Amino acid sequence: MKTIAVIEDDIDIGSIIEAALTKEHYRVLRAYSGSEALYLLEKQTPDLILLDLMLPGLTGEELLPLISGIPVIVVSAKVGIDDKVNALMSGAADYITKPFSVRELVARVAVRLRESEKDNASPVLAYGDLSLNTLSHEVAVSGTPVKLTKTEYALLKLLMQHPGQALAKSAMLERIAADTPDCTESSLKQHISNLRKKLRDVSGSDYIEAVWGIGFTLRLVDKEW
Amino acid sequence: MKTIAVIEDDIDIGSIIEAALTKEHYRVLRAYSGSEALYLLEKQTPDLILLDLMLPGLTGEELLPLISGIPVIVVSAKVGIDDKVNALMSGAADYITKPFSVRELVARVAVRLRESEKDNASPVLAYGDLSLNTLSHEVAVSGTPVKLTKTEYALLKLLMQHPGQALAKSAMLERIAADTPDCTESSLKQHISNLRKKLRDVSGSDYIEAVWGIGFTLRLVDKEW
DNA sequence: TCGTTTTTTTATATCTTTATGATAATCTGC
DNA sequence: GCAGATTATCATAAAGATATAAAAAAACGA
Repeated sequence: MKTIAVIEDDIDIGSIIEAALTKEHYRVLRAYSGSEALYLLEKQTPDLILLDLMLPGLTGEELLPLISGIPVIVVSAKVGIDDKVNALMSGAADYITKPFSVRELVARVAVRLRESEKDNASPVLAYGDLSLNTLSHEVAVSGTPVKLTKTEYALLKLLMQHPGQALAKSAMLERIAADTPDCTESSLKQHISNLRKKLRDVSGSDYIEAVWGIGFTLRLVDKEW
Repeated sequence: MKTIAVIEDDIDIGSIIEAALTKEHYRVLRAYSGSEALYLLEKQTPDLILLDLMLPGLTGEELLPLISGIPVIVVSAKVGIDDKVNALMSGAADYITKPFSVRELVARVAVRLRESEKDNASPVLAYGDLSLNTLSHEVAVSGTPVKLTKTEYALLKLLMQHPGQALAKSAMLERIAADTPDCTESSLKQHISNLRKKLRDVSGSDYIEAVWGIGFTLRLVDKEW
């Protein structure tokens, strides 16, 4: 569950935002002034900050440079292009002008949260019991290492980068072409088969599912001994 | 060319808005009451809706939650902060209070239209209990997954992209030709039949309705056990 | 070069999907 | 209601995809 700090002196607007975010199952922290925000951020580390620029005491502009490591979305009534540029230059992740639509706000919050997750991207992809380390090229199923060939590794990595997404065979061929330039659709099937077998030998479950007429997808399926 | 629905009972105000939007080369649809609006939205899918809150019959407040997938700008004489909060919370994209300047209205319309174009990148189409994920190719009826063939999937996707709109058989054939080049009008009927059966088996309702002499349309119908 | 590993090709069994024709049900205009 | 046309469903055969195994070809390291 993600925590979002709402720094806004207008109680009405702050409440709108809080209600909307709560509805989306975020945890919301409120602060009504710059100094209060500073105090809050010493105690807590939210995943994202919504910051009004016009605050009593310490203003948002002054506060913004003090925040680091947490994405900040600036919410402001100021409309000048300069304000926007300044905010983004000072490290804001995004900028929303009042009046804003709640839906838009929620959408942007979701986007920025997702982005920040990716930034922290560790070199290891995980999906279900699968883990794949892009640095060491190690693959393991619930801890047990699995030896894969280069093509198998490329395929699994591609699938794990788009979990649950249906990947067309042609698209897969293109995207592993760097590793195996002369892999055809029929040999691809063979590799998928081999990959499946290796994973199945260790885990019992089938991870790679065929999407009829399209290609393949990575999906969690109940074990079916 | 974008279509905008103006839902406003005051004929003078509605005409002013229509004139301004027409001048900007939008296509304008008018409705003068909530129920009329509902009827209109069954037949047509505008790109944006301008909604007056004080309508005879079904009020704007009641209508607003029923609209989904189309940005709504609420136009109202009400000025209380609560009205604004309620409107935005119910999914309105923006809020304009009367009296408004025509220039401002046009500007906001343009902004929200631009936004909605970007937002519409959502990978999941929804209609009633139906949901279709264009990335994973998954289709579900109120959460229950349904397995569709490639052609069935293509057809349902097409219908869901134009909900409530009558699609000619010839038009449908053209637009799924990429997937199934040699599908004829008679086999199309077969696919529709199969698709209907699969959806009916899960939900009990019939989503796809025949439009006599034309083709088919997606429509919510009461279950009829 | 030899033996091993990996990749591609070939072959085959199985399953799914699609197209089609026949039949039943439904709709429209009269 | 009736006749003609349209639409819905069923059954089935043909076409198309997939999964696996086994063999041939290519790549690689010692």
